[in-house]
Amino acid sequence: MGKGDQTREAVLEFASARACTVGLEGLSIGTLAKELHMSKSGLFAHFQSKSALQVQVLEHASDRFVEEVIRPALRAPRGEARVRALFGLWIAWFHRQEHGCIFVAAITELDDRPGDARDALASQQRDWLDVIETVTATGVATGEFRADLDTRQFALDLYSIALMLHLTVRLLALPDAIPRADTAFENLLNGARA
Amino acid sequence: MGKGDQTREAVLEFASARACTVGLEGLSIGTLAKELHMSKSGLFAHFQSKSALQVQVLEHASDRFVEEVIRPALRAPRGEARVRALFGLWIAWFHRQEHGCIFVAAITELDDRPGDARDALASQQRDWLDVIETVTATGVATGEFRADLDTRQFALDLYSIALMLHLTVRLLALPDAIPRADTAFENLLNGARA
DNA sequence: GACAAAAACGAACGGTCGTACTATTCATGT
DNA sequence: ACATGAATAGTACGACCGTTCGTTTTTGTC
Repeated sequence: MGKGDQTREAVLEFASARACTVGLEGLSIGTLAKELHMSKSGLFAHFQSKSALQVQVLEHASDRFVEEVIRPALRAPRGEARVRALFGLWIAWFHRQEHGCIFVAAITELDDRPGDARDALASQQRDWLDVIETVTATGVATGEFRADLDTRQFALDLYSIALMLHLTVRLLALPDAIPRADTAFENLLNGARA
Repeated sequence: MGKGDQTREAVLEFASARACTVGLEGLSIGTLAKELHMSKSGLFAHFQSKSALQVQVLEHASDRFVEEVIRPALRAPRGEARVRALFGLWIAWFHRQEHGCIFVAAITELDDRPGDARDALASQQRDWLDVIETVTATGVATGEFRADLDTRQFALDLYSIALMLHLTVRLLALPDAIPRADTAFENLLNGARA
C-alpha cells in the first residue's frame, strides 16, 4: 500500500467518524483537511468530487461492519447461537460508535436524495437484511426455530429493534433503553422457537 | 392573525416540508427566501437566528402532528380500536409526507448535536411515546389487553415498527413494506391480548 | 544518488452561507 | 386620509463552500 492509499484510508477513517455527527452532506473538504493537518487541495485530490468522497466513506464503513460484525458472527454455531451473536455484535458495534452509527444516520439523510451515495447505502442495507435472514434460516435448519417461521419477517423485526435501540439510547437517552431492546429481542426469539 | 404571523406560518410550512429532504441543518435562509419569492433579510427578520428557525420548524410540525394524528385518534373508542386508530393515522401521516417524516429525519440528524433543536425534538418524541403508552393502557382498562401487559414495552415496540416501515418504504423501497409492517403490528396486538 | 511519478501544497475562482445594518414599502387603527 | 409601527427589501460583511490550476515536495525505482 503506497503513501497515497495510506492517507486516503486515514481520511476515510476520520471522515466516516465525522459523518456520524454532521452527516454525509455536512462533511466539508476544508474542515476535514484542517482537522487532518493537510491542505484542502491535497485532500481533495484523493477523491475527484465530494460525492465520490461520500460514497467511499460509506464503502469504508461497510467494510468495517463486515469485519467487525458479520464475519465474527458467522463463527458462532449455526442456529439460535448465531442469531444471538449477530444481534449482540450489532449492538456492540452501535455502542462502539461514539457518535452514532453512520448507517442509521445515513438512512434518513439519504432516503430522499437520489444519487450514488443513496444507491450505495440502499444496496448495503438490503444485503444486510439478507444476511440477517440467511442467518435466521440456519435456526430453522437446526430445528431450534419453527419450520414455518417467516425468516424475512424475522429479519425485519430484528432490524426494527436495533433501530429503536439507536433512537432510545442516542436521542431520548432512556435509562432502560438496553433492557428494553433485550426484552424485545427475547420476545422475538420466543415467537420463533419451535 | 396579522400579516407577519401569516407569512411566518407560510415560511414554517414550506421549511418543514423542505427539511424532510435537506435536513434541518440543510435549510438555508437564502434558498428558502428565493423559493418563497421574498428577500433573504425579509425572511430572516421573522426569526432571529437560523437555530430559532429550526426549533420553530419542529414546533410547527409537532402542532400538525397533534392535529392530524393524535387528536383524531383520541376520538376512537378506548381500547384496541384506539390503538389501531393511532397506528393507522400515524402511517397515514407517513404516507402523506411526500419527502419523508420530518421527525424521523431529525431523530438521526440531531441525536449527536446538542442544542435547542435537539432538546425540542427529544421532548416531543418522549411525549409521543407517552401518548402511545397511555392509549395502550386504555386497552388494558377495557380488558381487551392482558392485565399484566407491559404498556411501555408495547409503546416502544409499536414505535419500532413505524421506524422500520419508514426505512423499508423510503430508502429500500421494498414492495412488501406495508404488509410487513401490518404483520408486525398484528403480531404485537396478538401478544398483548388477554 | 539521479530521475520520473505520485502526492501534497498554496492561491485563487465564483458562489453561498448566516447575520447585521439601514432604508423603504405596506398594513392597520383612527 | 393620514400617521404610525410593522413588515419587507437592499446592501454589505467576513467566512467558508467545492473545485481548479500550477508549483513544490516527497516517494519509489533503477
